[in-house]
Amino acid sequence: MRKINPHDFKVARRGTSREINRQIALNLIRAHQPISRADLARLMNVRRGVASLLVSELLSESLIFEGAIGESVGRGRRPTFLYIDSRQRCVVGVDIRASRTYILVTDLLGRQLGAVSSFQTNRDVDVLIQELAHRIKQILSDYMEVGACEGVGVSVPGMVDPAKGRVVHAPTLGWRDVNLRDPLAVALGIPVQIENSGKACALAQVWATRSDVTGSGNSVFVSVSDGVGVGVVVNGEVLRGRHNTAGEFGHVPLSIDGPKCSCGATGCWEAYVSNLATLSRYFGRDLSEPRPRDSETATFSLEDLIARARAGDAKAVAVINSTARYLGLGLASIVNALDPARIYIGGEITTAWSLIEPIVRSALRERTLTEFGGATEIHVVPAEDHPRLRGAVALVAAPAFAAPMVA
Amino acid sequence: MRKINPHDFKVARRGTSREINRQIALNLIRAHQPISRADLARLMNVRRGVASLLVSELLSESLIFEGAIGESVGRGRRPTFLYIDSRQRCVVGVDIRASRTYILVTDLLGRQLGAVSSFQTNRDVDVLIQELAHRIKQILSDYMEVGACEGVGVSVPGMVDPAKGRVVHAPTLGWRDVNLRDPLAVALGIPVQIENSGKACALAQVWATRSDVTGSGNSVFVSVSDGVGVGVVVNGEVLRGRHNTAGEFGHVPLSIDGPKCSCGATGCWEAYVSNLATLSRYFGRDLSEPRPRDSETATFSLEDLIARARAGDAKAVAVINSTARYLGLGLASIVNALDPARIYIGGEITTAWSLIEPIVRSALRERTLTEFGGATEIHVVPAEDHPRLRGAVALVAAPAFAAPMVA
DNA sequence: TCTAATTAGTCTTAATAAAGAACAATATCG
DNA sequence: CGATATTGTTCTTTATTAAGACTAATTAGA
Repeated sequence: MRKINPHDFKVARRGTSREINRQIALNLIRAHQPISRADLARLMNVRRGVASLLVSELLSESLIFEGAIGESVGRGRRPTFLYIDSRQRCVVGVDIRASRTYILVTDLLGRQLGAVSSFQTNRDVDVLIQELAHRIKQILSDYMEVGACEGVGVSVPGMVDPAKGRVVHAPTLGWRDVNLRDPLAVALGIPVQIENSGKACALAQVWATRSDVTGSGNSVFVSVSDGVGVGVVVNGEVLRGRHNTAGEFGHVPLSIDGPKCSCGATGCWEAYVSNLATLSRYFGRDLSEPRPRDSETATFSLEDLIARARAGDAKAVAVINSTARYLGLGLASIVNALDPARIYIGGEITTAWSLIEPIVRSALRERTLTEFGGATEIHVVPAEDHPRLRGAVALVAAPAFAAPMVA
Repeated sequence: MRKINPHDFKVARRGTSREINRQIALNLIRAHQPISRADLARLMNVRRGVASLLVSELLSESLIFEGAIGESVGRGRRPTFLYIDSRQRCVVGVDIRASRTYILVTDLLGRQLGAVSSFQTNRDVDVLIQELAHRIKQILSDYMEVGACEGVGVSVPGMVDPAKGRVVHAPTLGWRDVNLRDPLAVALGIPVQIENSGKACALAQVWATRSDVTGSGNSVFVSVSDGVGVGVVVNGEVLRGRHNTAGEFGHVPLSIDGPKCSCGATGCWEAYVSNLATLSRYFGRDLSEPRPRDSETATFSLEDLIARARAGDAKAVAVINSTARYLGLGLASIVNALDPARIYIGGEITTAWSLIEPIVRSALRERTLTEFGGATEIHVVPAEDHPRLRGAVALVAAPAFAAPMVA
């Protein structure tokens, strides 16, 4: 039961019905391709005539194309299959992280077109934009004309205002109120969209083409790395909040008297489960201390710690187990607050999922109110899926498929 | 950018545009009544002819009626004013609480028709249903024929499945998987809707007619009493979650090593700020101890404590101040998680708002990530507004005004 | 008092949508 | 080969918005 906002509504015009059904048809083709007009009509529960009309409109806009004539199963005329048209079109996803920046080229459905490339992130925005523009142009020229690129999506670890195209605050990069979108768009001559990395990850799951991920109208993506980023999806839409800061579960406390967090507060979930927090526990360091420069601990990563745990290092096992417990306790807060249908979780710690899963699950059960809540589906998203990059791609590729705004 | 769910969508039919515009017109009349057809057309940005057609449809369904001829401001024909038709129609709201049960009769816009009545809650469901049915019938007969009642909405302190009409678990009432809706509907011969009290409070704000409350597409209602109930509103819709348990911020921890909570866990926000928690701190009792039966502490309420604080009792002041601080710290979790445009807060503690506001606000600032978040609007909803009762009423009165489901 | 201007509401016509039916082309099966 | 089933197109019917003409009511001002 949604209320119509009497100060901001959209009346239905002559073309509104058509627009709605057009988008439904497009989404069904996306989800079921290859598909015939007749099957489309059956799925939509409309007459074939209507489906034909919608299809011809989509064809004329080159959003879809007619492929080979299919084999007829029973008797009767053989169907002509329809496909989303991604020929000579591509999308670039960029994932800016504190240490490195990653680039991926995909088609309009987010299917990978080449290998992921990366380079060291230069924290000077202007330099980074120039380097990005240069590398993207080069990569695009390998695949097709640069003009065939529909746009570039960028995932940024920090607070982003996508409407204005600005990075409001990105602590790990030292950026504050930086215009990232427009200079990059000018340098490339292609539209650019930017988004917070947690929300980008959530987007990636919403718009994933694999059928087993779709249908999750309410879900949450938890990304554990240097910090903890969370993207919340409600009714198939990423929750943005009044000031673009929704989803900061990383700074919801486990214990307000807990360890100091990079945000200035104490006891944030992030201060217990981030990679830095886990490593600090292993080295018996305080999280607030500057990271020592000595050779061993400076380069020692969470993967190294997990390797030691697998090799039998008792202290490593204990540290990882406690991270797992804190992880579950924090997930419980998410379940209590939002009761999502599914939680996606990504980050280095998930490479140890087989070790930590029972601990995470039992901690989750410990603090959730109901049996159902404790049993909330948890899906691990491996790093190889590149959720941030795929979310960045969705920023550009998805709007063509989005539901029209109505009422 | 919302994704169309390819497994659950609604295609636009012939009547869909009309349905959308009809609901918009109805909502505008609700928001701006009295209003003329011509003004309606101007607000909707359609020709007067279209508005007239929509209006005549609404008239024929008796959803609205033509009232007096208005005064014309300049020259020209005088307008006929349109109003939501609530003549000979009413709605009953019921608020079941652990100690007492409250009843309120309103019109379709939630305008109070009589005084709030109440009686002691009998925890035996069957007995309570019979008593409720009896009292509602009696109250209705005072105003008009019982048949003119559109329905009864019930707010329940606990986990509710509105679709099935069942109370899944209500600890303070000792109910578990109780069918409340159907027996009451049978006993009354009127449709009944039930909802969790936190979500009901949020509903009340969403559907409030006062123009200064509307327009808050994203908001949160925090109700502090025996427990802490939270209702979350996203895009003008109450967030329900996969298992109807979304919004349980009361059991998000401040400190996992904190005081024992009634839910079995430790350190929940509720265990710091509920009325019981505050009183327990005052009496130096443990929250988990059974409440003593001795005359003084058994009947001593939060209002009494606030009165003592206002009278200068230093201990009372200290206890209330610490509750205020914990309140702000917990609100910070809500702001970090959801970044709502506005927070509504209700409960006995708000009678001391002038005392505690600065403390709540500074605690909120302390743990929010941004200046904006720390400045999130907080609106106190006084007990006299009866948010639970008004939310219960909205369960019945609002569906006629809800946005149609589309795409 | 009469006239012109202005507003409200109705009615007619055109454009565009879905709903439905009919039909041609094509394939399978007996 | 003929009956039957399926795909895709086309045409008619019905419903709805859009644009504008028209009528009625009302007021300001000559």
